[in-house]
Amino acid sequence: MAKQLAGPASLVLSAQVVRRYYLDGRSKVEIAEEFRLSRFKVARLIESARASGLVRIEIGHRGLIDVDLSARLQSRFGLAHAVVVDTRDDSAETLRKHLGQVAAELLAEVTGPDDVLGVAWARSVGAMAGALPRLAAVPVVQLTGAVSLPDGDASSIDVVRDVARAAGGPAYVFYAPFTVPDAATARTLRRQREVALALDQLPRVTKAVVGVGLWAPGQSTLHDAAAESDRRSLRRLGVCAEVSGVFLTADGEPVRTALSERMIGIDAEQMRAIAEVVVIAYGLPKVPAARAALRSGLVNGLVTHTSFAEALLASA
Amino acid sequence: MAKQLAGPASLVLSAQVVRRYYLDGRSKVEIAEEFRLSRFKVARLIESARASGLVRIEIGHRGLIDVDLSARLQSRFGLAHAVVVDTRDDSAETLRKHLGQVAAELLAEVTGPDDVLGVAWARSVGAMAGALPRLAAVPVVQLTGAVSLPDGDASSIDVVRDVARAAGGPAYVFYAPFTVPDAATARTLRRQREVALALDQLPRVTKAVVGVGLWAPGQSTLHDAAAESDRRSLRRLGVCAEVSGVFLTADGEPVRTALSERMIGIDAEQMRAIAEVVVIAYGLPKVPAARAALRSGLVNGLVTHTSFAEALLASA
DNA sequence: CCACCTCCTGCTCATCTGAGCGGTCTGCGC
DNA sequence: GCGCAGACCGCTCAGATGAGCAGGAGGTGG
Repeated sequence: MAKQLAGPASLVLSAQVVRRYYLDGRSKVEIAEEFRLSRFKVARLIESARASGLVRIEIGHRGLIDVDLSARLQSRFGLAHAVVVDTRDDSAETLRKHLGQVAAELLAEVTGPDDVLGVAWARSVGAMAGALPRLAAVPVVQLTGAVSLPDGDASSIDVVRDVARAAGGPAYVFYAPFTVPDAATARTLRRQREVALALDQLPRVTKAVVGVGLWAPGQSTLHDAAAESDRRSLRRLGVCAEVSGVFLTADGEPVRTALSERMIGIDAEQMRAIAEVVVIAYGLPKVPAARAALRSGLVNGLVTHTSFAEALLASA
Repeated sequence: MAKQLAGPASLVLSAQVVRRYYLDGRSKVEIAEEFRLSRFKVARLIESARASGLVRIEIGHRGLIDVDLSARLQSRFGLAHAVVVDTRDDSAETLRKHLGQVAAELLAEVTGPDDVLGVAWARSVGAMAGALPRLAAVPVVQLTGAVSLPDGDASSIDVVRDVARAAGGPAYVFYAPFTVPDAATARTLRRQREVALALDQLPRVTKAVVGVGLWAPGQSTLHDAAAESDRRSLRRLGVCAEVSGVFLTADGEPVRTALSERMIGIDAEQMRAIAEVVVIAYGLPKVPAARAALRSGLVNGLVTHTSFAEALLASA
């Protein structure tokens, strides 16, 4: 502050001191000796240089990841992991590919030999599966049934298989739809050998990767696949978000619905029991859904893109 | 280094730690507690973040002065003062005006009540004189005679008067040309009352502001005003620069010339005795002259512009 | 399976650093 | 001339920090 008005000579002296301190890594005592100042004077010069903006410290991003935004997001929401991909908002497909790539790196990094991975059905998770490098040899568990996609994308099973192949551990996979027409069918299916084997593994799962959908047209494959009556009834219940088949209000409260009875997959309690759940989120409309997911406490990891992260921070 | 390859999670952790440390000003111990790390781990994280370029520290310039370049110049040449004006290279006139402004600020800052100022004849010094704010009440001494300018600019005497007016102390000024046709006339002039009074003050001068010229056409008013025979003979003697009438080789060695005998003004020994001599330099062709001046040890202050400073640093 | 190597971790101790305190200098009003 | 307020300066001391070292985990080749 004062430095600003103190004339060119002291300005330059400040710059010199600050350069020695920050750029050359000298101690304040050394600098004091070099410039014949007391170390206190040096300290005050550096202090006022920082206060006046003479020194600017930036946390940079080299490459795909906006580390500073990631860090702020992680702090702000108390997450175990947050990774923001610094990509221009191009097509959903490119976005998904980039997020998948980064999520794959993240998963590879945090997966240890004692983990059990859970994998949900989601296109974003599929994008991740394709990009996975070799993992530790861990079991991989399918968390939900599959929703048949209009564009015939990789099915849930293939996602889990891809992840299991990268890991080299046992794969608990099953061939079943995510939703069925009635609760009785769902109960029957759940007792089916492959399904039961996978669902029995859920309590052992330590890390999971899931997608998130907004309960609105075009923002959730589950929503789009649901009957109009279900769509309406859930909307009336205040459902805002859907995380791997778990329905949440805008505040992040899990909602038990009639539809839940007719679904094959993980429920809120089981998800809460998983130590680390990473959600891959993209597309600005889904911001409220992601916020709900983060508030719910069910997920504590997030992989997303720049504008999404900024919107999340701004809205909180 | 390692952080670059260590995956998104540790990258983000680094960013978070670094943010807390540099931006939030927390101690490493606090950060260690917050993230459940040892303080050593925190230290290493910060260290590697700096090494890998995750944190960038820049010394900024707010306003006219490029403080970092100034600091580097000052260090590099061991100067008492160096101020680089961050201005695009526009006309010599604009440049002169900006440098004069900054030099005025510098002089105002470094002038104390016990100083005696010396003022040389130069257009750049004239530009400074016009911009001077109020100074301490100190004596002001004219260092050299005047060269009549083709464009009839402010004369040397007016420069000294302007400075003296800003100071409010006594002005030791004289009306005499810088060069005369023969040595005898010079000797006579030097004994003249006003001239002698001013020259007698020279040993008392503690701070001086001078210009610098390159001994080449159009790069020194003294050169341009000299007879062709003088121009040639000085060139043959290896004269590269002219600082307030003191001639220097490219290495900064003072050169005693026949022309010196016919000049009214300060000589090399007297200039060396002045504690702080600030030279105002601009115009890229003059870079070798400025380098000679700085090497000579006669001057230990510099006010110049960005490209000039960069050229000086590059050439050294 | 073991020996070896390298990387990573956290310790000690000497040094550095920050917060707060009192002394001094300076400008200003009376 | 005198007294005061505010800025500036350098001290002390407790706590923070860095350099170097030893122990241990994990990977590799014999």
